[in-house]
Amino acid sequence: MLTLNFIREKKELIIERLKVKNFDAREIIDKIIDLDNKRRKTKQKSDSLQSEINQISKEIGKLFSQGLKEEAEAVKKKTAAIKEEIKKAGTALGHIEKELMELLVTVPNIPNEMVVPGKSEEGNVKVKEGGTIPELVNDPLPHWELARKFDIIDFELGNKLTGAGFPVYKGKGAKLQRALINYFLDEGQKAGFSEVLPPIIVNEDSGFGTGQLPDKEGMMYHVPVDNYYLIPTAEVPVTNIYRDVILNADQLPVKNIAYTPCFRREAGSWGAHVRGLNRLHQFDKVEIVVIAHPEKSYEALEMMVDHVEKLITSLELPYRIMRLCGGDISFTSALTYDFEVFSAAQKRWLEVSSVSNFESFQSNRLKCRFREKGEKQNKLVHTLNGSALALPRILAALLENNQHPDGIKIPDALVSYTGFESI
RNA sequence: GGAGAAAUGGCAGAGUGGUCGAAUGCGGCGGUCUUGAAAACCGUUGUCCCGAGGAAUCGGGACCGGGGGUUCGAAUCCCUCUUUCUCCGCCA
Repeated sequence: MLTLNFIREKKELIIERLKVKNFDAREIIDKIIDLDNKRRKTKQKSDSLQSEINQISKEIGKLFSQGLKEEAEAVKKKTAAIKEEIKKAGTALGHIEKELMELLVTVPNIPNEMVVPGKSEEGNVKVKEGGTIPELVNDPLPHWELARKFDIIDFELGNKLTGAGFPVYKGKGAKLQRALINYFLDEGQKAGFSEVLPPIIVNEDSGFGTGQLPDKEGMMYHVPVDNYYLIPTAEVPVTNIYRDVILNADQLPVKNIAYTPCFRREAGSWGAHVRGLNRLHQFDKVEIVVIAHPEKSYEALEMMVDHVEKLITSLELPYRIMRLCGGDISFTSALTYDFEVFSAAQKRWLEVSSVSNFESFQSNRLKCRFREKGEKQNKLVHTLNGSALALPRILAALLENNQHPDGIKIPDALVSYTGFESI
């Protein structure tokens, strides 16, 4: 959510920049500014009326303490009409604020200058490519067949227990999963991220804070009896740690890392391209979240991208880094880098990480601010997050790319975690 | 799940209808003293919104767990939700 002040001050700039995201903002911005003017006027009115009441109340208090009961009663009579007006102004203000909020949350974050226009993912810009695509044996198997062959992931069993998209990892598959989680967490800690293990079910406020609610309600599993939501990513609980928090400038940047399962309903997105591990309802992910000083957030973004790249490189996977174009970047993001690894049997690039700077778009909702020494005004922090990494597609690529006639080779970096060198 | 108690500023903790945004202590910040530090002493100390101003700042409003109500006036009374504590029950 953009701040009202920013919208008022940089109206034309916002309209111009949002064209990159294929969003026509002019009409809505005008409405917002108009409503905000109304809001201010109404607030002014209600405040001055309230001030009157406060004055009168003090007077009455004095009169009573002097024992002048009758005089006090007389003054009381003046209040009825004012109170009626306050009530009116109050409800009007409430309506205006609600409407204003409803409009505000529909305006996307403005993209960074590096974001190019584009219609879809076709327009994304490749900024880097690394690793080598392996030469595979004849008739390489896609990971879902490898999974069956070596009995390490059981999709059918998951269907029985829950439904499609909830695989059961077995034996070396389960161990490999655990190895990856531990490896990612350990590497994160070495890079200065401090670990949290948050709840994976959150309340409505948290859903709102990171922007899943009210719009993207359909992506999350809902627990109606308690009105809780299963998290679609650790970003939700971890970022919400800092909801309504004022940090000291010297605490920045805050660097957190968290492993959680993630739950996504992914309604209506089924077909051949989402077979096997490519898209799941429940999956594991290690997430990094950074709360940064506004002047240092792009530095932080770079640091995060480097970290993710190092992880993928250490797993010896062929990868490319894409800078998302205006058509593919998310509603909340100012700049996003996607990491894709090449899954050699499917012959496809699979997205395994998305690292974004939200600038103050999220922190404005979260009300996460920081205090600079010597400055009175608290300012909004910048928030960033990224996957480091999402497991299923990494697993898919590892299985497919490392298949050999005699089994699947585990990358060296993982062996001390798995305890075995091949499957 | 049942019974009872409680929720106040960064923390501790007063305040049960009228200058209470809130005593006091601790902490933080600034200063005096000191070669320096500590101690002592003095001062200062939240957040949000509206308005004025170039700014420092000033005026107004709101906030004592959340929401609602009573009243001219609520931290204080009432309703409701949430959370915490104690006792009982149950349980990984």
